[in-house]
Amino acid sequence: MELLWPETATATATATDADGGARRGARQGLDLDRIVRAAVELADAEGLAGLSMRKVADRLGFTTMSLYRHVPGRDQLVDLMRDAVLAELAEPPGTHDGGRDGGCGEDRSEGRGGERGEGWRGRLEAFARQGWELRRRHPWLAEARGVRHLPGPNAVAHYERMLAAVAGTGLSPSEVLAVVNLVGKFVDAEALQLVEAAEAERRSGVSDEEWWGARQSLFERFERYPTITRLWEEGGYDHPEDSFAFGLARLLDGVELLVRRRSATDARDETRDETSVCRMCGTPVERPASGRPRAYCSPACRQRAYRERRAAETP
Amino acid sequence: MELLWPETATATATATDADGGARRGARQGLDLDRIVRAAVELADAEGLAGLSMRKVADRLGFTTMSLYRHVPGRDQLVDLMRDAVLAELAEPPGTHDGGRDGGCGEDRSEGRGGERGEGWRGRLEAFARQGWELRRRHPWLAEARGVRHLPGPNAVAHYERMLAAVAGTGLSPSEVLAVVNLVGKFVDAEALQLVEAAEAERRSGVSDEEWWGARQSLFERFERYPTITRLWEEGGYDHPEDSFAFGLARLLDGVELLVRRRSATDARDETRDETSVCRMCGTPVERPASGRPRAYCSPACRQRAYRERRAAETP
DNA sequence: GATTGTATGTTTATGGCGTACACAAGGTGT
DNA sequence: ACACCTTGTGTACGCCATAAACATACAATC
Repeated sequence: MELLWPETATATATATDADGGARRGARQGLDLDRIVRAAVELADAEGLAGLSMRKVADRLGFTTMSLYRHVPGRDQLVDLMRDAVLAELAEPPGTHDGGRDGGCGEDRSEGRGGERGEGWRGRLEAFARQGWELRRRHPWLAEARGVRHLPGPNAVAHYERMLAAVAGTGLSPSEVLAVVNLVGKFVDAEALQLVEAAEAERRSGVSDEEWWGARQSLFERFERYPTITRLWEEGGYDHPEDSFAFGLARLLDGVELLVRRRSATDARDETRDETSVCRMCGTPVERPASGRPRAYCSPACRQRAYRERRAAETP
Repeated sequence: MELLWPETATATATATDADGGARRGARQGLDLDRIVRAAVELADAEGLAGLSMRKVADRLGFTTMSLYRHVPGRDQLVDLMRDAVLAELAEPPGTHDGGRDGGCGEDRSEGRGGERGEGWRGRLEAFARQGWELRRRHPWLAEARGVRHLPGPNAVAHYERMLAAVAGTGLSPSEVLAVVNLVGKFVDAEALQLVEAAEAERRSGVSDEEWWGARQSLFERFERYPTITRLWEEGGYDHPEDSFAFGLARLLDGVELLVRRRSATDARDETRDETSVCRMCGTPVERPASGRPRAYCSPACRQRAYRERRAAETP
């Protein structure tokens, strides 16, 4: 706890406190940072199951118990590892000014639709892909997930950024939270599937194709199942969809539909986002070369939006 | 492997073979079924992490090693447990005739949209909820998931049923697989979150509220994050959405949009499903008391569908 | 300079886990 | 009656996390 949040409160006292209070007398070989780094390397290579205090200590050339002078236990070490790694996606490209005021003040321009940049969907998708990339670098992150793990500063910062991305959609607070949690859980689930395959492969030394190939006899029993058989024969397993991209697209489509339904219900001012999909039905609509961007994909949808608006006004 | 698929091929030889080939000479106290049942009970109570060969053996009044006469190892035991438990959702209510021809022959009436019963969405949702209920009864199922675990007969049967539910939507084979995998993964992820909370609570003896309450000081640092703070103050955390219901709705919405887009593109005959949502935009539409059910929620959407159809015909 | 305190690293020990191996016992085939 | 084969047992090994006592080295203090 105190390790994750090392008392950044009083910014003035840090310089004196850190020097005067900490350095007493020590051989100074080990270090929390070194331990965490070594543990991350080890987990990257062998997965979270392959992470043991012994191995971390060995890798550093110390005894097992020496680690316990710097870290309370394995669980807390994993907590620290997670937050250390989560720092990689802190303020990655830009759109933020100084990092001081993370959310960029939605609560000021929040006329229930204040949007900017590429729209909430683009941002949320970017965050999801970012998280996905991170989990490809550090697969054990997916295994280390779970409630009750207290979030570190970097985790909270990322959470804040994701929330800010969908906070301007007009969804209710609880819905905003649900959306962010949903996307986060999806990324984790997808990563978990990947890491489990990799883990199994590493542990058994057999590639996925070989393993399933060796169980060919199992597939022969599937002839009793007509749908599986048909999908197999039609090549559904030969050219599978990209699981992550497919799932994320469906997920965001579903969220977008909710957003659109909400705004169709309680919307008044139509100065909403500038996404390039029809506000009514979600099909993509190309921007005209010049002039005001089209809001609907067709007059039909414009008409339908008008009807719904009028219906909402006079209940 | 042979334990999961006990050679059901030659149905005639089972009676003689089972008696003549197997029973040789034994004290006959233990039994694979008893072991699996005891293990399931134990895992239900203590989670998969609390499942050990010793405890299973103790519960049965045998020594640890006696189990290894019937089961190769812990992992295979878990495989057996999963399939044993998955039997609970085998052919639950009906809609199947004899189980012989599982999918009910979509491939015959599959004029690329042959639908029946309550529609694919209702069926898929029912399966998801069924899986969710199962995981509430046996939380360790979520922990035991993972690739490379070879599926048992019950798992395959359930998989077949889910595939059959979405096979008639006109999606491509790979898309059908992706949809089913996506929904399955969602259920698992949701269950995993639940079981992790329960596990943490059981292990530490502290309820979730207490635990987070004890870390109130952590929340005080969140004031630097404007969006989190605002959502907190607006009560988003006080009345959270039902995570499973919310996520499932978004997911199915997203899938439904894909289905609708596909059928809007390559459809010719409009004898499609009888779901009660607008074919164009997905908003619910109530059935009229008498007469032909309405296909669109408004003339606007009907018009839009017509335009798209015509556009697709003359490229 | 000697003393004391403390941060740090080591040693040893405990209890749990999965499971390999050798052995004991009892029923079944010949 | 004999051998065999199935089943259950006892012991042992190596791994894991970590508690407790011990050893060391430096800083501050007397």
